[in-house]
Amino acid sequence: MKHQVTIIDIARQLNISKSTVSRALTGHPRVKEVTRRAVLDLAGELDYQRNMLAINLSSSQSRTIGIIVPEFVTSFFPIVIMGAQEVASESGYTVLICQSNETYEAEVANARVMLANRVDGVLVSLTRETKNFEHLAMFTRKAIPLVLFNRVCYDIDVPKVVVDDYEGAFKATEHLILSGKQRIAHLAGPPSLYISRKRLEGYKDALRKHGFPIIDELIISYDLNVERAKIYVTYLLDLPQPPDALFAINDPTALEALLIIKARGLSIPDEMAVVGFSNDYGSSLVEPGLTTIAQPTREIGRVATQLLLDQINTEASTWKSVTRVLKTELLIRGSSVQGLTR
Amino acid sequence: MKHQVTIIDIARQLNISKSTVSRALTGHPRVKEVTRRAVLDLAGELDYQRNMLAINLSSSQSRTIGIIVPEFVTSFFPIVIMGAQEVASESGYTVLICQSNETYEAEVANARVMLANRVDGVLVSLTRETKNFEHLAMFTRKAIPLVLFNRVCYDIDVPKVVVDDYEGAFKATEHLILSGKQRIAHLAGPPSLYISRKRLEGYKDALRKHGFPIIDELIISYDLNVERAKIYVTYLLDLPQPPDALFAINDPTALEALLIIKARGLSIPDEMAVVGFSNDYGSSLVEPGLTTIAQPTREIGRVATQLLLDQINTEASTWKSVTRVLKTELLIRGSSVQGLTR
DNA sequence: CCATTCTGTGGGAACGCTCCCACAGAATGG
DNA sequence: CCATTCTGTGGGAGCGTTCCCACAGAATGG
Repeated sequence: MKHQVTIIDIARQLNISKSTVSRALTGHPRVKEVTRRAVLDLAGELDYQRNMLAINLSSSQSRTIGIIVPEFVTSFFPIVIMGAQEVASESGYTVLICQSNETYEAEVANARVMLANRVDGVLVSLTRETKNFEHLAMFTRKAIPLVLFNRVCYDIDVPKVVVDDYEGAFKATEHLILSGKQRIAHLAGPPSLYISRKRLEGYKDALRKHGFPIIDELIISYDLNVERAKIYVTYLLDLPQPPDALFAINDPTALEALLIIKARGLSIPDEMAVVGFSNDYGSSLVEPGLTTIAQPTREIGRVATQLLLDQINTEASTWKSVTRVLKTELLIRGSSVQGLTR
Repeated sequence: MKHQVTIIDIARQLNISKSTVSRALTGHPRVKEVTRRAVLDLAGELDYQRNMLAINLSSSQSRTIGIIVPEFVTSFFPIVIMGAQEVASESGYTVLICQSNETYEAEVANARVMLANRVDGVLVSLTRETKNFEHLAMFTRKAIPLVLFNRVCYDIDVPKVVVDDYEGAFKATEHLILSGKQRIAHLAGPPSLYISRKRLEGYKDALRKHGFPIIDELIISYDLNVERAKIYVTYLLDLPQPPDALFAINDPTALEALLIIKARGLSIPDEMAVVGFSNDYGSSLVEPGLTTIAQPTREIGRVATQLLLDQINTEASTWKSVTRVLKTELLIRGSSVQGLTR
């Protein structure tokens, strides 16, 4: 291991104390200009890089925020992370990203990593399995700010950033109704997820508002494993009285459904319309384009991070658990309305 | 700020020294079993989390590897990162991810972040702008292992992980030739990128092998900004003698081209065939499906990380800069062959 | 002109851990 | 039975910073 240049090396070469070097480097006002220049020059010359490990230990904060997301495959979370990173780095924070792979165990393990690395705050989107929140409560107990986004829960009292899932689902369903659809199925997420329940509610209320019955066999809750989606879509299509429209919990599911329906030779949207949720990359690529509820993905990351930084910079006792609800937008494409393409 | 539990707290409560607590916690053999149990029990009870900040400083290593990627929008890099994370966490390493947003300045800034955080090694995929490698040479100079992947350069002597870009491009082009295409255009990347040059070479050599002329006006090099792709594709289609096939540097570009061609009402693949590179998410969604050169994306991340860990665990003097070349596979879909769908 | 404030600097504790050195007492062996 | 090794533990330096306290000498002011 090669010796890394430290402030002591600089101090020695300049025949001054490490305190002075530290002050010069951190921009402390009480350093003579000529001294500061000498330090800065030598630091540049020696390729000095401040050791964050030491700084962090000394200051008992890491200037790092942690992000735990369930997956990385769909474009949603990477884009959220981009937004988060933008805001974080503007404030001089780095970002530690962990994936929980949709398993509770990994989420708990990731939480430990965050704790061990003494992150200054954490952003979490839950796995589909998470039903116990002890590992998250621990953050609060240790006075580490936590913000939930997208996959939130109301079992712990922290700020949350979500979109209006209820309203989005309502709009999606109503759009199908207004397009003349009569039997609208819903491929829902697991009930453990708050967003699943909200979207399901929006779906049901839209039906009710327009006097449609809620038909249980047309509502399927599944675990978001896209492989499974195939089975359920096939099941729906094989029903004695199949649906004429499908509202899916998210775009990957809707996309999968769309492909199956096409493969069956059914015409979209006439025989079967499809609406998704998220406006993932890919939704504009399929033919026909997928009608979907667009969410401000990057913005979710930005807002959540801002909320987190706000907490980091204030006394724990003043934290209040606001829920920021962002707007969604119905994006109509060919999968629900004849004659539209992209 | 709430006081975090330290080994000293545990030591005090148990009336033993912090050395013993440290040993018990790290699994040192020379601790009486009953003492170890007492420590472990109390640690659990107090919610003790070891402070990596302190451990890292003390051991002068962070057990963290850094990854710098140019972007996060296409599915390629997130998947590479997934692979990297798998291997890293198996070995107890965490991963610090930075995005350079395709700008040289951000890449340099990210390199500094890595240095400041004393990462044990770095994985880098260059931006399209990077022409100076001083910031990377610094890693080598400080004996921090570096592995390049995907977007590599040969100006610095470090291990690299790539796919056989030349061969992939050759296969793609030859496939178009064998499909009966006569005027095959190539939408290439910036010449600053090694992969651009290799893929261009493969394209040219395939033409030469089959006795086709290399027509300069059919070869366009662009900056990978997908917005621009539109302009170039339009230009190609408006040529007095337009091409009857297009081989694009990557899938996002090919996808964009495909949509434009469709919008023009040209039949794919008959009037215009398209082949991409990467097999991104989305390539199987478009209609017709995009013929492409699939790369083992996740594997790239895994292999690169393994190479990095190998270096981390050996003396700097023994490092050798192997280049691991992974295999690509031609995935034929409807954009190049009539009658295929997915 | 001497008390007071300011400026620039040095010294050293602290952050929480690891790891080397010491050492007491038990176990071992010729 | 005493020298030697082993076992379990404590003490303390060191990792590279920051930051508080101290202090010398210069500047200020009544």
